[in-house]
Amino acid sequence: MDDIKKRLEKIAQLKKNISKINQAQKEKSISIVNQEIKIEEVVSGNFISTPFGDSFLRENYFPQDYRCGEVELFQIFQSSAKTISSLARDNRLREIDIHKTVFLDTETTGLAGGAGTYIFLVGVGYFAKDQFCVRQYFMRDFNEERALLSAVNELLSDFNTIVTYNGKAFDIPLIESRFIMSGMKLNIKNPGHFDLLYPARRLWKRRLENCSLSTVERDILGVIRENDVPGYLVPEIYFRYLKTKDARALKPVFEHNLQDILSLVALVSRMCFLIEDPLNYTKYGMDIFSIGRMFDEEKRYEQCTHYYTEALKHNLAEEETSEILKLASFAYKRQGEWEDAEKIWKEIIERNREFIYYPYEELAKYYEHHLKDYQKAKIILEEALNIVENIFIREKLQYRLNRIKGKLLCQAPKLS
DNA sequence: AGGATACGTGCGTCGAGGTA
DNA sequence: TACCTCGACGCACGTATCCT
Repeated sequence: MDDIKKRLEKIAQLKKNISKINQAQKEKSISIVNQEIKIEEVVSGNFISTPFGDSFLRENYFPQDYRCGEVELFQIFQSSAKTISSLARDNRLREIDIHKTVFLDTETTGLAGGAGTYIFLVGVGYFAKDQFCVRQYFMRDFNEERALLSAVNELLSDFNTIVTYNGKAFDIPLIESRFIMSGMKLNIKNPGHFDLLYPARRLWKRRLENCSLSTVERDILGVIRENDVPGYLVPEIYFRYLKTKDARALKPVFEHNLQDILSLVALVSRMCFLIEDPLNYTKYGMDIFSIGRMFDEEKRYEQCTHYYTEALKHNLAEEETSEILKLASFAYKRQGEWEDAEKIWKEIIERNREFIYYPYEELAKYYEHHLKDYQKAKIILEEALNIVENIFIREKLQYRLNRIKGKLLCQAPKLS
């Protein structure tokens, strides 16, 4: 019995020891996971003092010949304010001064907007003498938000124009709401705002798979990012940092934000060059067409038809050619270049196997109202009626044809 | 996932010019 | 004089698309 008792005591003792070892190992592994690694150990920067406490700031400087993909940052100074304001569709930007312009991008805790989304990193780029400077303000925890906003606010007060990518819908409303939530006032009042997303769409949506900054950056600027963090992971990385206090995973977020800002600068230059000298800055027919469309919308029809014609010299898909021919014909019509318009409407009819109504209608209008050649109008309408089956279109054609026939009757020499 | 924005489309209105 | 036709413009609405 004693033997059994002794053995049981020994087993209990062994179990206690195993449990102690397990506990020690557990604590050791937790201490490894939760080892605090501060942001200043991972990202070189300093703490700046604000009325609301300290804020972490990283600064980077880029020399005059620094390239972002294929574009030198300082080429932006060759961009004309007129082109920028035209791209932005904002006349206020006719006065843009690049030295008074900030390039801004934020990293946040999500997309949701409203009170629940915080900005934890604000990147701001600007030209300072012969260098381009990027400042990145970082919030180590939610209680540093006012310090971050205060530091950003102080910098922004030196500028009057902001450049962003989708900032009209995302960054700026979020910044404004964070200032309101913090009971603070933004120093920069009613700035000029050049949001590059919209001109990028106008220029490249026909050619690129999408117009996200990363796609435009890769396909237009030739920027290749290594070890980039996809945007959707950014909130998760920040929340993990808050939990573990290990800042290592934040380094790529700083790099991502920095690259976004450099790309904004390069993109402004690239867009301006493209608009000012399209044939030298793109080999793509659809880019040239898009530029033609921009002139079309500005009612600058001479340039518009010039670029439509240039675009048509490229090897394009059938539906792309059709779209360009259609817009070119209407641009000629608005210029009063009727013969060019007529030529295109005829070409469209010849090219398309399926019936398209508008070139027949336009030709009929041209012959009836402009040339007053009712016979020609009659022929084109009858030609259309011979092909088309759609009842609604037939009714419209027939109505027009009846009127023409009436006019022909009036013209006919009266028999006495 | 939430919100802002631009764009395309359809419809109504208006003025100019032409016609019965 | 009344009506028709066209083109330009503005408005409303639905849709697609970016940001993290």
